[in-house]
Amino acid sequence: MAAHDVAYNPQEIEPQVQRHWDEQQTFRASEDQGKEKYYCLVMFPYPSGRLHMGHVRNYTIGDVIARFQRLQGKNVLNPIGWDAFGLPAENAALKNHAQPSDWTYSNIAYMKEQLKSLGLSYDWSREVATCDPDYYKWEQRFFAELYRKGLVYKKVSTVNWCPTDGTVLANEQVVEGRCWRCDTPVEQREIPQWYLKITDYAEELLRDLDQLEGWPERVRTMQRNWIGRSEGLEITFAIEGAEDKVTVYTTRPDTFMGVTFMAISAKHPLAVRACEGNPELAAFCKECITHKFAEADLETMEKKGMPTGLFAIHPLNGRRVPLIVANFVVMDYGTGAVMAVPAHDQRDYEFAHKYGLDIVPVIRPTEGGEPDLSAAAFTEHGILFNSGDFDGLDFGQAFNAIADRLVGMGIAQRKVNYRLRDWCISRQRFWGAPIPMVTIDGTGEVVPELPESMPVKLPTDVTINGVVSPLKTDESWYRTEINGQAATRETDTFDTFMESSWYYARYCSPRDERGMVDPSAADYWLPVDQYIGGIEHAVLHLLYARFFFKLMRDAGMVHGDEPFKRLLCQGMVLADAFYYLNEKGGRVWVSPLKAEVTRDERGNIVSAVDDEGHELRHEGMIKMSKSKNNGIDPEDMVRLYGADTVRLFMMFASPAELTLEWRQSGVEGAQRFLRRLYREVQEHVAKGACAPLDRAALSADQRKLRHALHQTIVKVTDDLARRQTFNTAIASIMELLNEAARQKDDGAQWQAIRHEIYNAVVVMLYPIVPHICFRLWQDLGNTGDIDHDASWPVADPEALKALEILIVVQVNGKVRARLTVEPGTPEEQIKALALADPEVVRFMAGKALRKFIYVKDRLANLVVG
RNA sequence: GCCAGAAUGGUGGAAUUGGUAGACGCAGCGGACUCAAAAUCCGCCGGCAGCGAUGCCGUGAGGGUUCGAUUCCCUCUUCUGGCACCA
Repeated sequence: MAAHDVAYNPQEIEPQVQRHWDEQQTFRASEDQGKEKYYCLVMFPYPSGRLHMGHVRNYTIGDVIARFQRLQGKNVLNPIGWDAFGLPAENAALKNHAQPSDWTYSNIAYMKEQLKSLGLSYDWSREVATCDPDYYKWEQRFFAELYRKGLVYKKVSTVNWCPTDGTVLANEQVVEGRCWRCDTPVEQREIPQWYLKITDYAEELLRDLDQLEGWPERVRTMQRNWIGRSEGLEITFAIEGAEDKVTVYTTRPDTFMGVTFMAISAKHPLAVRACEGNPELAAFCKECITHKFAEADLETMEKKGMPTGLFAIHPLNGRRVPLIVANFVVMDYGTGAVMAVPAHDQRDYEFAHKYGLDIVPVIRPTEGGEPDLSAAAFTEHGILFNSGDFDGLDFGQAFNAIADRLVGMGIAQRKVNYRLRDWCISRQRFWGAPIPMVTIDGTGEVVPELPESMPVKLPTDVTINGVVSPLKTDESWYRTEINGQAATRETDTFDTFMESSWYYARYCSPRDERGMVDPSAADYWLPVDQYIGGIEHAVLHLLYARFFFKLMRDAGMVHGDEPFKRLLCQGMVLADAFYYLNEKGGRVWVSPLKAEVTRDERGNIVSAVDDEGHELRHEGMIKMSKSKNNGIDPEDMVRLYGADTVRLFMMFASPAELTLEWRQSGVEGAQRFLRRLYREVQEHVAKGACAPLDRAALSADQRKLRHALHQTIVKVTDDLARRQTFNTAIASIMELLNEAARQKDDGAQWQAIRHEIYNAVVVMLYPIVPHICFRLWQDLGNTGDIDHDASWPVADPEALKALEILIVVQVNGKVRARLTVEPGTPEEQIKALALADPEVVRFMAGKALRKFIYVKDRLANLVVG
């Protein structure tokens, strides 16, 4: 056979097969009540302009699962769309003097072609873009409905503020506490914003995590901790010489007798009043608000405080408790004040030491003795002392006794608290869905837009100045009327998490004109059977989407409690990063594709040079990013190797949930495997039609090879369906092909077994490398196409029976011998064989057998001594 | 700071329910084929000791449970993700 006939040429195969899929609309899904559905969903991309490897990894995993389920005979929905609103479009519009919408839609068009070149089995007829008014119209209507239900409210809250630009900054736009544009130190500022009452659903969001058995435990744990349910006491203290009160919440009422001070926010009304006539305190309070508004910053900054001169009165022991303004207490969370028990809380302990405040221990260890406060607070539960009537009580008793006493005095109430806060959906930006609320002029009444005036559309011709949203300065846009009354529109837009909280439901009926979802389509497809996306979404997006699903359920649009049955979180994609130092000592990052690497005998990188002769330093494998210039463009890789090779490498190089290290040599290895598979199948086909398999006539070696095939079928099926360990599925197929290739005999039954192997392997690899398998399946003489006419191989129970098995024999836990026996050999016989083994005899060295442990058909351990 | 993960040869990883540590790749080394190269094929490939058979050690560090621990428990180290306005 001529060489060119067996050469694998992905550049020829892939466009042909992709054209076939396009023309046949192979992956178009419809609601077929007679067929079991499978809804496979990947987190839709932000249309940044080009796909990156993270996208490719995400969508390849999704595609493998979708195609696998198709081969299982399921009616598969595999949709895609665009999470098209967001900050980058405004930045790009500013830079390029373009419209955010133009920039976004041209990115979508480009990325769509990139996705198609990867051979992803999407139903393109269901594509949605969240910036399309036909999409966000439903969200606006739904928001108005939630407002009428009382699930929406407006509240003043804190944002990052640049005083120079006079604008609100996203956390991302604050770099080291300063505005990224003008370097001015940021401040916190209070503005009125819209909230969704997610805390009304806190209990259900927490409880329903228990039913999400198909989710990674770590994600459920993170969500549980994020919701952070706690049971405690809300206590009100009187202020010495004043009518005011101060209220705190605590989960440790047992430590109540150890309260020695109270920390309050700089914005607490008592602090604000104390600032009058106290310029030093006023200056401190101002300092407290000049930093970024993010929890990580609040928690890691140096803790500072200053006394207000005010005292609260401890209601049980009469102690004068100083009120101290502290920079780590925020007015937005809880009551804006916390009671401090420095003996039993680490932060309070450090704060008390720093400012010379009293430390009164009131809890001692259960096992007796005094609490050790020499180096740290004693934070464990224990037994009360120094606590008057409550001495000797344990945590539970003390909690109840103190709670009962304070409740009885009318100054406290038991309260279940959540760490979870209501969802602020207001953004002071342009490129988002307008919040459909209006304020009626004169009366000041705030009402939702009428359904018929939705969508409230974004203008398409705007000038982005990078400071203030064009909506806020466009009078013709925000001046409106409602029911004949002049009114002013809300100029803030929705948080983009709003759009991504329900897109999976819209995919069920993406063009429906009657409603947000078509209930019959939603009932057929939902819940999503498999959701795939990055672990970085473990809390926010996945919690908001769960919340939204419950809101839609309560509006009668969908049924069930949870939107995503099974969840897979894939890891990041890393690549080598290289740099050289320029004259000024700055790092110049060089693409790993341009680095000529020299390795030592062991394969370690010893030096690297780029194409301009710079000596490069190797930073290691780090996350692909623009700033480190180590991104690998998927488009380049597909052009060079073909989509199948890229897909195979990604699925093989590491398990889906771990990080993936991009290696050119690994990609070449993947290509090598596909070339070999292609060649082997062509060589097999070239030998002509083969005899039917005669199971009864097989030799022992032939039975062993068939056994290997059928074991591989079982393993690959389990790896893809249950374990989702695609790398081990591929490895076991490689093993099988290695074993088949070792057998050079060309007899009729060998040929028949080979035929069985290639047919099974091509189908099993199809989800991962669909183009080459599409072609090979036809080349193997099958009629029709693999997408419709193939079915997943089923293991032959006869072939699965092993002829012989290996028993490992240990002496005192160390492997000393191996026995080859028939499966099911009785324990007594194994014991006799083991004791007779010369190696075993040697290591027993005359010592007595104390115990014989036998794991059926696997292992025997002789405990001697 | 808080929450959640991860750590195994030169290297990516495998070992599924506590039962042979290193499957399958990559890199490297040796060989075959070739005028040569590419491609392909064959062999070797954790450390230490030994001519060898083989023995001992070895899964980030330290402890524990067990006949047996990469796997379970405790303490610690380093790295990664998230922390509510990046998406």
